[in-house]
Amino acid sequence: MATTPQKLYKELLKNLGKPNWWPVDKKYHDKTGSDPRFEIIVGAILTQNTNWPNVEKALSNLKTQKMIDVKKIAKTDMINLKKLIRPSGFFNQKAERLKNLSMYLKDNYYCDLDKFFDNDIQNIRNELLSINGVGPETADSILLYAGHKPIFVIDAYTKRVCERLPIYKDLDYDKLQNLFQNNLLKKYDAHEVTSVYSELHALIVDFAKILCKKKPDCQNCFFNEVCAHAKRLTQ
DNA sequence: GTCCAGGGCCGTT
DNA sequence: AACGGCCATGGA
Repeated sequence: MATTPQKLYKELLKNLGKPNWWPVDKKYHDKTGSDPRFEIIVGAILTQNTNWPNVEKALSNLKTQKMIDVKKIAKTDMINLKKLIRPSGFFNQKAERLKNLSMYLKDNYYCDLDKFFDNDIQNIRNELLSINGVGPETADSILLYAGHKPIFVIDAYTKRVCERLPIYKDLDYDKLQNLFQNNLLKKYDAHEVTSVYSELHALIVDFAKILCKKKPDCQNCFFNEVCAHAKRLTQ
């Protein structure tokens, strides 16, 4: 294999700098006193197979009615919810998913995110996965970026980068996640793994948007000396 | 006009 | 277990 998760992290950090992730509207939460963790949870649903600018439009609409709120989404009518999140696409099913998630938090945790996250990481993960509309990537994004739990997020970008460099050719979610976690856990202290996981996933997303795109920009890529995909192009 | 984006569900094999 | 169709908007 051309590289490892740990080397990937060091190279991406060196070339791209510290990422600013997960993007959250801090001003809004300071002003309204709402919980930024729930904006991350909502964003995790809205960004499913959707570009971030469209998600921001939907989040912005939700803020005009102060709807970044478990209780309010749990009791709002679907017509209103669908209208607000329309720009994020797939708005019919995403409205259902936001409702499912909010109802779950309301019914089981009285809308209290501290209670929800105060549990063993695998238990929370299983709870999230039991909610219709929450799959592995959404669950892990919520755990890592909202809950600050040490779990590595795999997404389409991660798979693409892993396949090209390559890091690993088996793109099964759980196997890839275990590979990253085992490799990084050996290299970093337990108290810093959460920030390493957060930064690396963010860096991979930025990297995949800028250089390792669907049509990759291998000429300008800092990995082109070691990357199997870049080498294949120059032969 | 075509392609693409920070997935997941469901029905079919 | 694996795969295909489906969901939808807005920017490049």
